Amino acid sequence: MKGGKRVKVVLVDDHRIVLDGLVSLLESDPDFVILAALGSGEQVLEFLQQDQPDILVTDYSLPGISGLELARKVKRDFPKIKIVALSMHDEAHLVRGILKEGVDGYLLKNIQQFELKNALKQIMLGMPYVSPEITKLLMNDLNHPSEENALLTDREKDILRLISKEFSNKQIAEKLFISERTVETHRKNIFRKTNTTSLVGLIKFAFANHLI
Amino acid sequence: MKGGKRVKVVLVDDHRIVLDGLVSLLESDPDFVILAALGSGEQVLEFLQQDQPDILVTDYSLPGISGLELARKVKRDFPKIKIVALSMHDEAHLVRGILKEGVDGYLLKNIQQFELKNALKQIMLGMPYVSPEITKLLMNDLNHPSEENALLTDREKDILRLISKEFSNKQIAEKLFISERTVETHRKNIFRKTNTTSLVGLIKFAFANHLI
DNA sequence: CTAAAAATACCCTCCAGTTGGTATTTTCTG
DNA sequence: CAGAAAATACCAACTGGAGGGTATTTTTAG
Repeated sequence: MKGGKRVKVVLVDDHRIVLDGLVSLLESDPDFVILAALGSGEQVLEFLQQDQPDILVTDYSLPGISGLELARKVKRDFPKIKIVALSMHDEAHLVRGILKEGVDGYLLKNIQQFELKNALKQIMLGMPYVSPEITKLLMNDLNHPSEENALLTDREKDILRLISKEFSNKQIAEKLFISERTVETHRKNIFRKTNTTSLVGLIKFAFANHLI
Repeated sequence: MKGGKRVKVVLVDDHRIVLDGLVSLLESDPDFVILAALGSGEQVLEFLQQDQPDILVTDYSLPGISGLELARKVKRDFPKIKIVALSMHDEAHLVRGILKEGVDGYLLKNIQQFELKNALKQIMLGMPYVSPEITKLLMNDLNHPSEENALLTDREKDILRLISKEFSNKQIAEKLFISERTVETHRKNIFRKTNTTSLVGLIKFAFANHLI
């Protein structure tokens, strides 16, 4: 490691086993020093008041404050801290959302030991790192850009959430005090934007994007 | 540990980090000896040809042969090996399926170090162990038994998987060389058994139960 | 202040899927 | 082998939502 300085790391994951795995992966390497291994975003925010790492490695799906929100808050208050998202998911839409948050790295949980270390070192040099699988996904995106990247509006997300809760158009209309026609229009737009043609596909999209 | 004999363990998980976590959790304890830490069910079956552990700790969702199938095969060929399922999921239907397979333990991945050790030790004494959260779930079950416990038949699962892949009844019928009527019947039965009334609910069920 | 974006609304056609039956054949399992 | 369970099959009536439009009002952002 250049400069001989050890990289200070804070790890976050609500699954104890994953956390231990990360610790054991990194603690053997003299280039890294683990400042803390925590179980929630709240704990991280608290910890950051007293000490700051060079890199924060965070799980994407945390209980309470999500990895996404955590990234946002940390980036705002401590812009120097590099953030690496760890996730089980390799869904394109999801990845886009996270990358938009300005994280410096995106790793899948099936990562190999050497890959994790390389990723962290690369990120310390100021270069972002994403798992190869993810890179591939993003490259596919390039082929058909257009509307897929257009995320849903807030209202559309509301509608999608209600659809996911098994409400009919009529029920949704009543709940939101709007006409059934409007719900139909939103529904159409959602289908178009998510590039899905069936309800099944739509629900899968909602799942992948943590909208439900 | 009674008899002073160390418990031989084989660990399986496709996520490297989780695997490392498990290893680090157990290797510090002199009561356990890790024979192998593997990444797939196939590797386990191969390994068992040469050596057998006392306990096999396996992830539920493995690529290729699933944790469920693995448990079945191992139980059949090496009935003495205790099997512990590790899972992220605390969905009732899923748990039931696994427990029916005759596993000796069911642990959630947010397990604490001491809980894992205690669980394994208890299982070695011949007593099954399930995470408290799961116990609670199963107790809820007792209150309303009935049809919810009736899991889907293999054929019904096939149908559900195809529905989840966005095939229409007609397409499913063609694919399975059966009449559209039959598909409709299966579909009806699936709805009844899963206690869902909408397609959305059904897809959510399929997700929760890892059928898709 | 003024475009653009988002939210609202309406209409009509058509079909896939739902509901609620009944019934036969095949496959397990004791 | 017998009975149960699973898989197969058919039908008629009904309906929610998809598909394809057009159009107005309200926000939002430059």
